[in-house]
Amino acid sequence: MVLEPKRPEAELSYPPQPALARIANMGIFDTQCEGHQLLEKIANKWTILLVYALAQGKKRYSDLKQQIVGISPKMLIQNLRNLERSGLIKREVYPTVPPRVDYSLTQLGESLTEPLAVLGEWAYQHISDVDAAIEEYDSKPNAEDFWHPK
Amino acid sequence: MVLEPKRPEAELSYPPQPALARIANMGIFDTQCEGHQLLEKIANKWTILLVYALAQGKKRYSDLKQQIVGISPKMLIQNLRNLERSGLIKREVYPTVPPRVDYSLTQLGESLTEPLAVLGEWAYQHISDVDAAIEEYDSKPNAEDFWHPK
DNA sequence: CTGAATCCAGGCGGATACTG
DNA sequence: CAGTATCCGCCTGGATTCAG
Repeated sequence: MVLEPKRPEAELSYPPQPALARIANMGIFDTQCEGHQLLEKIANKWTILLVYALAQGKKRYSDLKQQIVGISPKMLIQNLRNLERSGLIKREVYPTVPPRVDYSLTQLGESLTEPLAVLGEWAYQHISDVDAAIEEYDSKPNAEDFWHPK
Repeated sequence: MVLEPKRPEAELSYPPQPALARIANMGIFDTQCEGHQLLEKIANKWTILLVYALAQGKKRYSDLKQQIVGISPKMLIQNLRNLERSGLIKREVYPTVPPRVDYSLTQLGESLTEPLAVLGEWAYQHISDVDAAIEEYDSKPNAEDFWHPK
């Protein structure tokens, strides 16, 4: 028996709710929900980096491999394929020798750059905050609040 | 020898560049860069769901476990700890019996809700697009472009 | 109720060598 | 150049059981 992925019912209420309320309504907390699964696809390290890289324009396989430091050919091609399959990037092959393959964002892929840019900016701007928090957390030997797991 | 994580040099140019350009400058493509590592932390399935859930307000451990369908206690506590350590959420223990623990977003955590909401909304709005792309990709037996790996 | 501890399978992901 | 194929360690993450 195959379980069909659940589709959220697009019941938009008026006046429009804030984003977080809408998200809560879309069943995102359920693994079977398509929204959840899509989010899982794009909230992935390599995916994000690839979209960032391709947002700068059409690039060749070797360009991507060079720009994304430390990615293995396996992960690179695997994620490129997934993104192509999902319609986020386009793959163009030129019948030359040696072969040449260009990757670029589709319109759908372009539409994802902005949300991901916002996320990346948040990270960029809060590096020191998180650093400080971690340092403090690690410094205190777990005391002070009544109980904390050993 | 321990490699110190790289800090991006905050060389902001004027006029301000679009977000994607700034991100490219922050060394995000380098695994050793702190920005990269932070992004990796927050671009995680469970992290995102936890922030969504806690954006609705303070919640108990059991509430979270119930809301986030299918999460195991191990993953739940593991991610809660990570987020607490990073300063994104606060953990409050009440010395009652049975014990009661509340989790809530810190101010830092609150600041992350908006970027994540944007991302979730993108997913919500493009489910059908991605679905269609996948269906088309799978339907065509790899023909038509001059060459495609077997 | 809020976790901790343990076991274990599956898959992520790196390294390497090879091909058209 | 643009991948493919294989091997394999390791870590994620689920299931289960136990404890304060």
